[in-house]
Amino acid sequence: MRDVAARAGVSFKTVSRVVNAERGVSPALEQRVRAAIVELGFRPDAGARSLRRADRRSASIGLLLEDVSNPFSAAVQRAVEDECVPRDVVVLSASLDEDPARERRFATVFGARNVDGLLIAPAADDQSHLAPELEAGTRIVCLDREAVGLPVDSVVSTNAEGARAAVRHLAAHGHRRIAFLGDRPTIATARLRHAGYRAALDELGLPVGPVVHDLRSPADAELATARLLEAPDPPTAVFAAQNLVSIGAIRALRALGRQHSVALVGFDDVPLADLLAPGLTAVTQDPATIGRLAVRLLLDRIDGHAGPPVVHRVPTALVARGSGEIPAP
Amino acid sequence: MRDVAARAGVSFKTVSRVVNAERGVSPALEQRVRAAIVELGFRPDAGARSLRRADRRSASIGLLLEDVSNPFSAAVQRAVEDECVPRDVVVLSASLDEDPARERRFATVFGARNVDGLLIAPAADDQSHLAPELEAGTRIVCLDREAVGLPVDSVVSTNAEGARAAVRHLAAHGHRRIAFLGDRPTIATARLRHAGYRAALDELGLPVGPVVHDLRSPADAELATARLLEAPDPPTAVFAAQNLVSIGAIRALRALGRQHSVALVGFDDVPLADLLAPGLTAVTQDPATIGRLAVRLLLDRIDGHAGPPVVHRVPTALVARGSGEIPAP
DNA sequence: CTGAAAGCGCTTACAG
DNA sequence: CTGAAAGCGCTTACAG
Repeated sequence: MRDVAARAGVSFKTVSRVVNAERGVSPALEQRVRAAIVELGFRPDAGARSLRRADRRSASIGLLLEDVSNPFSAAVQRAVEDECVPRDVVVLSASLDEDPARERRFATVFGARNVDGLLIAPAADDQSHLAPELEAGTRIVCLDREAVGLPVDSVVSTNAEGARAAVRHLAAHGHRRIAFLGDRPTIATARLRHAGYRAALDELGLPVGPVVHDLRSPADAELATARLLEAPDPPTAVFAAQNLVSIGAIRALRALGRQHSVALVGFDDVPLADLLAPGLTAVTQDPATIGRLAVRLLLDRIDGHAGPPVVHRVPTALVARGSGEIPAP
Repeated sequence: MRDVAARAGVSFKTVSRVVNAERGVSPALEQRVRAAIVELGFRPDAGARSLRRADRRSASIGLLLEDVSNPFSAAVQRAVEDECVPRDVVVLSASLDEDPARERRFATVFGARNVDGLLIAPAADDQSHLAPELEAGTRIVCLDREAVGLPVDSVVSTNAEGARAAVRHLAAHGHRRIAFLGDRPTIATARLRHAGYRAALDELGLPVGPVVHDLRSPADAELATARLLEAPDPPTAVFAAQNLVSIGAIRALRALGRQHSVALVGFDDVPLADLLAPGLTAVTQDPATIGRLAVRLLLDRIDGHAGPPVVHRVPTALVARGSGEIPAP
């Protein structure tokens, strides 16, 4: 900036004015400054600017997702990016892998980078560890799972309602023995989906079918599904409460040649679900809407929007593609 | 830092020493400083540090991908992140959407953020616009597509070789009329895959089958495939030179009921390819290896590694799953 | 409309 | 082993 000023024959404060499009610079000077900027290839230093600004804003946010390489997280990230780009806000991202320690670590790391806000898909059971960040002025919004122990906005899917819809759909096709396959119940969404499953069965007066928790991979789910189907009194329908679980269930049904006789509804979509045979009936979430809503809430908070924390619930949708419409025998 | 120093009753330089683990601080003082840091919840400011450091390093890199929400880019991103986390390097990412203007823009934006390096899956035909960044000391590595007009390292798949393998595979199953479906030939990888297709046909003495370029979406590819198959003298096999094109081709074959009679090999994998019927035979790339290699090259360069630019070629693999083994009629 | 001074939170270079 | 001074590239607050 000093070099540009020297070249243009003005004070470096005038260069600052031009760079920041402050008014009150004569056209002649502005012309000279712009020419010097181009000649010298000058780029203002965003870090130095942030350091000196009264509000200390950095025009950056941190995005903590479960795993940037899974389709749900990736869709969220893209939606977040699309909101940030037009506002000249950059995004730092990281994957938490369900590890609370990583949640704490990246919150600190990004905090040290002076991000204006943090968008978090929580891995920890409790977000109270983020209180210092919040107090330091970093805005926070949680997505996918509600914040616990921290007064911040959250944007989540209607997990329990979606699970209820899945079970009702299977019951409507005559099923009375419906299995539940889910991830670890320590995960809030897994818990809510299980609760929705139980609630629907209660409402319908159906027995609670076989329930398997703690399925953390397609391989786990494949094994569990195969065991259920080969046990005495097997279920006639399966509710797979997570997308990796759905994939494992599909593999097991295929391996046993039962994909056209045992009904299956998944929670959360899988890629190319419509090209499978049968197509996978799924309760789909809307990661793009979740991401967009969450980042808008965050940017509003950064812009000074006050008010008590809110929880936004983004509706799920049941998409029938074949596997969920297989009738009970 | 001043507050911590006051609290610990030392100069703030001593606090700096403790924070940076510089040696030469007496254990007693270090103890007091650490206590003060905890009590005050002090976090060093990464921006201010970077500003003052002699080397101006920020321990951050920028990652410019085609689209963070597509599986290839997402896998690259995850691999990059996994290399950066243990080194305390943060990653800024952005999607280019095949738009050269976005490539220029994000390079500038991230440059202003003072990233130490830029990892780019090029969208532009030519990277010479990045020369100023390079001159300013920002290290650059290109991935997926080779850098053009810029002396930097690149990490790419063996595109032409992979395409040749696909065509040879189809020919080995008796096909003599093999169609090529591809994306815009302005894209280097699309060009190379087409070249590989042509080369294989030449080697085998086979005629050049119907060729369709400029397919930019599954819908485009579906339409093109349907047209080819309904035209007189249709191909008996299809080489889909990109994953979205493969998806469109699969849809068209399904719609016409030809998925078990027309052979198909795709370039780049699609999710759940093995669960389709028939399974999709594909020339798979290795995005995790590409990402890992590229970021390691970049971090090495940032650490001062000199030497002429290198091009790394990561091998593709042909994975037979059914669709490519359908014999010619 | 323009500029000189101070200072953001740190590291550097130097002195004791 | 410890600290006082200078300064990174900017914005702020103020003076003319």
